[in-house]
Amino acid sequence: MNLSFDVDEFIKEFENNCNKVQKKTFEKNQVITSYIQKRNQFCLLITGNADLVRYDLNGNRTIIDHFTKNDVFGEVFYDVSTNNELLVEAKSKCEVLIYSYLQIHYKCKQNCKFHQKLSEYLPELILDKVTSLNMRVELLTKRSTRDKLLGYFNLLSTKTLSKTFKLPFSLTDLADYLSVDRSAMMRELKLLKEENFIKKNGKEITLLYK
Amino acid sequence: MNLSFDVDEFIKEFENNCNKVQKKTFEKNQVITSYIQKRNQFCLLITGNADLVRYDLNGNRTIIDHFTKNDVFGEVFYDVSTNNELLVEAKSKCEVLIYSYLQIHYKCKQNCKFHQKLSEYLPELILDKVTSLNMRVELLTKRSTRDKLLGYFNLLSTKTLSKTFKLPFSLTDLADYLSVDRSAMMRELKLLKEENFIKKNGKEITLLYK
DNA sequence: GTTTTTCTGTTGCAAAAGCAACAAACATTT
DNA sequence: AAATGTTTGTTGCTTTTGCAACAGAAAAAC
Repeated sequence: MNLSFDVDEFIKEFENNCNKVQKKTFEKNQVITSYIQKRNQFCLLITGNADLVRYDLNGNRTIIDHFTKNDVFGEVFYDVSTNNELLVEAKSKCEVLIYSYLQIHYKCKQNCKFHQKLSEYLPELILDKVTSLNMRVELLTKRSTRDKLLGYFNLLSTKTLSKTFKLPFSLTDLADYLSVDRSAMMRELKLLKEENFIKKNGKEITLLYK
Repeated sequence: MNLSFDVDEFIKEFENNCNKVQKKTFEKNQVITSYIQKRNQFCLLITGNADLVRYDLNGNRTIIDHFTKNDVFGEVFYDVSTNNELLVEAKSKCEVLIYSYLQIHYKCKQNCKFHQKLSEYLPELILDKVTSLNMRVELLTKRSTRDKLLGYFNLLSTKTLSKTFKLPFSLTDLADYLSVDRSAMMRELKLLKEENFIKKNGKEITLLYK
């Protein structure tokens, strides 16, 4: 996340009460929204973190996306014509702004500042999403569990500018995120430790190479 | 691709010669661009089709993305801090508009219509990209080669509103796109045929289920 | 229209990943 | 502080995937 504007300032504008936008609060494990065709909902996560998950027919859960502060989500970003149900689940207490994408460029009666800024910042917010999705594809196209893990670790290391960092996921969730079997991933983590590629202490990882 | 505006009309405006934009032509197999950090190039494919590919250290090629008419690409969409080289390769003769994303909102001296429209249509073009990327993630997170194939076929079937459709890729490229081994994919295709899930005639596939 | 290159289809074998199951460590709830 | 639920770590076994290699078909280049 490297936005050019101050999102907190931006959110504050909302206090002027734009009538096209709803602000809602969700508790951990609550479903924030499920994707429904043609509704064109558009959401901005203000605080907390949440996952976009899919449960397929075999009961496999996949974390399609992981959202944190300032992330945008909603069915505008998705072609919901696929079979499987998509849910956004709160992983902690979350505050969310919700509005309809179709209305985004209509000015509200009050011609409120918030709404104005929203239009202005929108491209940047969406571009940011594209970047993170591309990153995700980059990871998912790696051929082996090992490469996925190392790719993900590199990413976190680059992000934090440090060889030591904390996983933002539980290991169970990380497996779902990388779309690999958890036990296979644990096995690989063990090998990476044994071969001195990484050091691991709970969720703290240290890269030992390069 | 379900854009609300007529892209061809839009491109025609370019004839007025916006001085911030370059139009270039590439022959099949030429490299259209390689992603370079901080350049913020932004491209629009007018005709032809091209792939965004990554070659990793083991020589594996992955098709990260596949572009056709009206698709946008370039390093604006990518955090180019990863190790591997990213190239956009023309798969057929291609016409491409190239400009810098940083300049996109600056009006050119002539205040040209093209540039104006570009700003206007940009969010939609990018949103379209998000949708297709999400689709890609959806496919890549499928657990098995079989599920990836069926997922992709479903997609094409939905797109064409028909149970019979033609693959837009060679099978070799399809394997790279789904990020699986080609021979393993061929094996799976054979099984799908034998188990009467699909009929296959060259690149023409017919779904036999549902 | 012949040559060269790329693509398709196949296979045996090796390696990797998935599945199932369980115990121990941690968290959360009551 | 007990009880319940969740996450971590591990392993044996099975299935799937990847690798390497090759021949024939198709497409592209000359």
